[in-house]
Amino acid sequence: MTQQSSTSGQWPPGHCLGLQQALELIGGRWTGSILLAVLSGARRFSDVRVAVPGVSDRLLCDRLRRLEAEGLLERHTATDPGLVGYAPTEAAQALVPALRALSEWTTHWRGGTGRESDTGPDR
Amino acid sequence: MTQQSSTSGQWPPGHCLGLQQALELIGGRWTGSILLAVLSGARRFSDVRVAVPGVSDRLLCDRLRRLEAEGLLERHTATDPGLVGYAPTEAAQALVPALRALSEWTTHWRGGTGRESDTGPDR
DNA sequence: GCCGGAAACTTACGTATCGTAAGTACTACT
DNA sequence: AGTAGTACTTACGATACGTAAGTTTCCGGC
Repeated sequence: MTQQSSTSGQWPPGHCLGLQQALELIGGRWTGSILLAVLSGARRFSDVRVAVPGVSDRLLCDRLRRLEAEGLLERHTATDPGLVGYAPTEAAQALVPALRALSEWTTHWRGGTGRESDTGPDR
Repeated sequence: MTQQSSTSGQWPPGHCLGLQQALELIGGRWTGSILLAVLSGARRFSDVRVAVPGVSDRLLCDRLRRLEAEGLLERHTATDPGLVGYAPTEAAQALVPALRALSEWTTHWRGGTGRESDTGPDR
């Protein structure tokens, strides 16, 4: 009754779409963590693989390609093949505050400390 | 070479896990938008369905259940069956700044205006 | 000058998740 | 009694993901 749904919107509907688009970019499994790894200094394929425990070669390759295609990463092929470097673009660096806000939310409202020794070594 | 990764890595590895956990919660398709819809005032199943264009009944039901199970939403069954209400918990409200940061990033670095009348019904 | 190992992928295949469409239980209105 | 609306549930094909193995190019050892 009283149908108070119209009282709702502090946010214009456009922002809902913005969130959706952002989550379709970094919301894929591992994508956010991979991006964060590169933003934190990982420059090579193998560096990222170590920085993001649990990710497989297949997905890592897939995600790096997608992030590059979306303009969040740049791929540099050195003169020496077999050594490829990744670097975050300006757009990726602008995401840092949002990513930090997300991880801090987890620290406060979920695991507590945000440690990895959560429940078990599975998954 | 010279592994200059320490230059910008202020983040402890624990934060990477925090981001990963947050994204596994709200990173599923539609999940973030659904949560935002409830945070913006949508209280009923049908309200959320309207607020999140493109989502289907099946996924919406699934996501609402998961968000409830994770302690981000509360489900109230009214005396009148057929009328169910959802409300965000404290933890969900604490996510608002992070969600806003994400949508504002999209506005600045992607679509530009963040409008929905972008190109068409593709995707 | 051939072999093994490392880096950065790529391919193959089975499982899990998602999208689309239809169906169900309950109530209100006519 | 019949129709419409709300809140789901079920079924099934399509897409995404996990796991493991293979490929290519280089480098160092023998």
